[in-house]
Amino acid sequence: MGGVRTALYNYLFAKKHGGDFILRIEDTDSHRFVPGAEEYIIESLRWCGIMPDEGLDDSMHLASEKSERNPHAPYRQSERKGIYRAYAEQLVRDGYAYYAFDTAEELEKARAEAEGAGQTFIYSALTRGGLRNSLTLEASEVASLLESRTDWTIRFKMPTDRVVEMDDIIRGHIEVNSSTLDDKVLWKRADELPTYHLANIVDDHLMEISHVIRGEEWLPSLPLHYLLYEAFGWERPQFAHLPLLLKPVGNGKLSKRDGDKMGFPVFPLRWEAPDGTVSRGYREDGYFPDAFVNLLAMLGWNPGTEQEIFSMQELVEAFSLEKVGKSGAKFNPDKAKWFNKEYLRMRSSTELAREFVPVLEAHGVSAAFDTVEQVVELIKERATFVADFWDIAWYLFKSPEEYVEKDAAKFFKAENVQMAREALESTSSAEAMEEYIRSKEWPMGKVMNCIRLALTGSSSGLGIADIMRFIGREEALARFRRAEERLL
RNA sequence: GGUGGGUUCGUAUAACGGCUAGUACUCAGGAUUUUCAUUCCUGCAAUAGGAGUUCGAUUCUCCUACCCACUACCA
Repeated sequence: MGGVRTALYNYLFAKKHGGDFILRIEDTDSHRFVPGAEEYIIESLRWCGIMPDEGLDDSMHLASEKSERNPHAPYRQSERKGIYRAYAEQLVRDGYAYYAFDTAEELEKARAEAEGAGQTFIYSALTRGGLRNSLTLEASEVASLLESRTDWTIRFKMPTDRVVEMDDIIRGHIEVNSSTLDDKVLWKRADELPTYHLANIVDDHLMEISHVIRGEEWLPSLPLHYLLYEAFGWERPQFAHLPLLLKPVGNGKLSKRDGDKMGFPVFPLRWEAPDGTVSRGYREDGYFPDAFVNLLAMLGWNPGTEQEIFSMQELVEAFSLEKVGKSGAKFNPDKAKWFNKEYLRMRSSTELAREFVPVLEAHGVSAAFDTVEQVVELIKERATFVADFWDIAWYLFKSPEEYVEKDAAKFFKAENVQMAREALESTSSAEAMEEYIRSKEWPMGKVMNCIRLALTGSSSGLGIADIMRFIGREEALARFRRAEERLL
């Protein structure tokens, strides 16, 4: 959800200002490759109607070849592997970065020691003088290590005591002293891949990115990114850091577990992880994509008016980063359902009927399409999801096999049954029956509910007139007789 | 621990430094209805605490508290 919302805000901002929304896959961590994840992202965006202007080819795969539509291809960073090393080494040449030869074990040890002394180890101006890197070793040794080993990295040489002044569209002016920052790894010889920081800056520059709109978790990296743009001498884009999506109860970021625990999806589409665990999706749970997009849009942003229901086009027109909030937004599952309910009502009965037909078939019911349409017309105000339709209206298609005991005891009493039978048998339509009951001055509620119980098996549901119109007088009488046989 | 960010009803949020702090969801009550649902009405409920600036602070400044993120050869 968080990822989709970030994509959505990027998309809305781009469309609002006549820009392009570009899809780029940042897969620079070879250890974290997840099969199917890329396809999942693309399918999710498509379902939501967040179509990238750039990044996909005609078969909806990430574009690898440059074309008129995809001038910055490839869009998968693992495919751009070759371009990053030169940029990293340029920084080394210019004195903004250096080679580091410390092994994972050595760093691990340094961290453990610092922790033992009650401190935190960071690779920085304070510590790099005592570590194995191109700043401390002889040039000749550096040259031979670069040649002989394949586990070195290029680190950013974080300046000391520089106040980095930053401006964020959402958060305003922020200042950080560079002395509190560490020498981040920019490029790894082991897999010849950059880390996020380098790849992001290089690609954003190469792809002519004007605005970086991303999650708040990136805010602490912003000074590094500023310094990188500066080191390259590149014009930097504008930044906007979005508030986090928080779990509905308690504190912290929204996680997969929250959804399972509280019964709502946290993924746009059903997702089966490589380890076999399955997470439900909004699509499979019956949410409409436009409802999902709408509810996501309202999580952290507001239009400044009281309008809550927005089409994608309306969102594009109304969106502005200035109206994005600063504080984390707790996700509210009830409100999510409310959105879907509103969207269900806006759908035409024809459209909903088309979705209802397969549900009916799954229950062994086949009905004429215009009949289904009429049913939908009758029940759409009562439902949140199309999947609710069957529970609401099943008795229009089959007679009840059992009766809710409590309701039967209350309404299917002998004295009511007498009146109900007479009303049913002496009239030919629901309207006439109602008139009949009125003229006899019988208690309407008791008689009607007695009939309803026979027709539906419980004391709640659609109006008797509507039910009878659908099942017909004969079926109504048959159901009533069956109820009498079974209950009296 | 360090750095940064954040804080208005339970939740999402509104309010050029100036109203009785508004709206939606949830919840409760009522009206309508043959039941249920819908619809409509009503209600519950908030500026974290403390200083300061000001004629006036939800809004600006500072302090405190609490929450979150980051602190990896992950993004």
